[in-house]
Amino acid sequence: MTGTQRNGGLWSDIDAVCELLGMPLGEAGRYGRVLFQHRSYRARQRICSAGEKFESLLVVNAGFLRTSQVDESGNEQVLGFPMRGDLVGVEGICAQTHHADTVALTACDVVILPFAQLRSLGHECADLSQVIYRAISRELVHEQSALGVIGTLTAEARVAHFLQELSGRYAALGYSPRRFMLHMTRRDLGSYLGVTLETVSRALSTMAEAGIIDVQKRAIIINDVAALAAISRHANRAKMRAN
Amino acid sequence: MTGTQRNGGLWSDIDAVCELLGMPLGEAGRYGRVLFQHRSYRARQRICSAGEKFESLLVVNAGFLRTSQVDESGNEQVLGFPMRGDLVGVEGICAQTHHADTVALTACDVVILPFAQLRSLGHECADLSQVIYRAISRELVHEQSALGVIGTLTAEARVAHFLQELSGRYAALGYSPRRFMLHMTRRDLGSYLGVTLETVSRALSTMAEAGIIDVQKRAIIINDVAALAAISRHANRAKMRAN
DNA sequence: CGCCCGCTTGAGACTCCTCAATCTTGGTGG
DNA sequence: CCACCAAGATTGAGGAGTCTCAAGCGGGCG
Repeated sequence: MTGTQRNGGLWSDIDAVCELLGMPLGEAGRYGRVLFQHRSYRARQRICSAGEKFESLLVVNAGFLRTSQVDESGNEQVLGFPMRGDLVGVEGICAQTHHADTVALTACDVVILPFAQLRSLGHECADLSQVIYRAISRELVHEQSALGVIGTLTAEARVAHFLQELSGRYAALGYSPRRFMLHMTRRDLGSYLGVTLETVSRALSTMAEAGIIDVQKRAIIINDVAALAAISRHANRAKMRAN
Repeated sequence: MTGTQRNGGLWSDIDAVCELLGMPLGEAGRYGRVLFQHRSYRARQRICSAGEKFESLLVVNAGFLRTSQVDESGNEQVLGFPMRGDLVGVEGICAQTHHADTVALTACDVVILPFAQLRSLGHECADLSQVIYRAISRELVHEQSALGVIGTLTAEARVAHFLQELSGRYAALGYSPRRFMLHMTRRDLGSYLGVTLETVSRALSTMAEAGIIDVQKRAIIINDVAALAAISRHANRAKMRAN
């Protein structure tokens, strides 16, 4: 667990935060005196709402979150499921106002990075500002990947792709890539993937029927990685461009 | 047209670039000595390819572009249609490698911002670094909006929404929001919206039939803004969350 | 203990995709 | 100069995939 005890709560220095982001600074200790406070949330607790003034970025230290936005006609779109190492709140920088809702799916612990403070630190350390830019860019890349999934794949392929990606994220954190939990409802997953909750349920059932995965509520076991990968490539529309 | 003649090509100072991004610095002239080179492209020319080393961000000064990515199984997904004032290439910061292809849909002119240079300028000027962060964040917000469109709306609503947004972008640049050109093919638009080119064509025909718009190839005239807005709200799935 | 919420499964309907034909337009070469 | 061809766009018919509506089942929380 990242962070050190102080004043009855967890705090992390900038080196620990970069480490958490997967982008270690290398010059450890140089900025060790600046500490960032952690904050903990219980499951189902709201962390941030659209319309609030933007002040801080968050880095997830532990637990699982869900970010979503609601458009002008009331349709909800789930944007992502941040977990340990993910940066949250970048959408707020643009207009100094949050555009998305963030809630805790499980008990979780996040590091609060007041953005003004982060920027001033970045002015002093080129490596740090590089880490910030890269972390923000990574969020954009992830969104673009999600666009590709939702825009080109069949419903079952979207679900398979999601399982693959989640498996990889767990593996990167040192957990089993074969046995893991979905911490979101079928409805949330459906919203994220652009399908209905029934379609998600059916896709999982179909793959379980074929023996590719085991599904016990939100517990997933992947039996056949290759078959899952094959399904996740099933394109719907959007053939290749002719060059 | 932004930029000043020098050495036979256009160059812009940092103030002009921020102005172009719609985020004026205010302290004009302070960094006027640093100039950024423009580059021009002809229609259908490739500006940047996935896999290339990332070195510079681009800001579009004139013309129309298309960015897209190709996933591991060869499916193409159009990510956006940058035009004047838009920032291009942010996805490259993350891994120092471009993830997307960028091509010119029309003749165009872009400002080249070598990212290392931009960062070092940002270290000297807090306002400038803020502009960079905001511009990058704005790209993320735009991607998220696209996710919402593709994830929740019917095919016709997606097309209507696209026309609305394009209309707004033209208006912001001082052009007519009622009469404008689509510079992309139906196939490109379909890929961007997650539908087939035939569906795009049918959606345009249906709205033209209803008198809401006029369509002459890629020339669009919007007759009934309110009706267009009404159609763009037609949700497919994804009802409101119960709180 | 009971109730609500989440999940599964089924049947029917509808949107959108697929395949195909036609038309226009712009570019190329005889 | 015109025939020819390729690429983009439109339109139609049919079918596949996914949504909608509905019922039933379990489990966690009050």
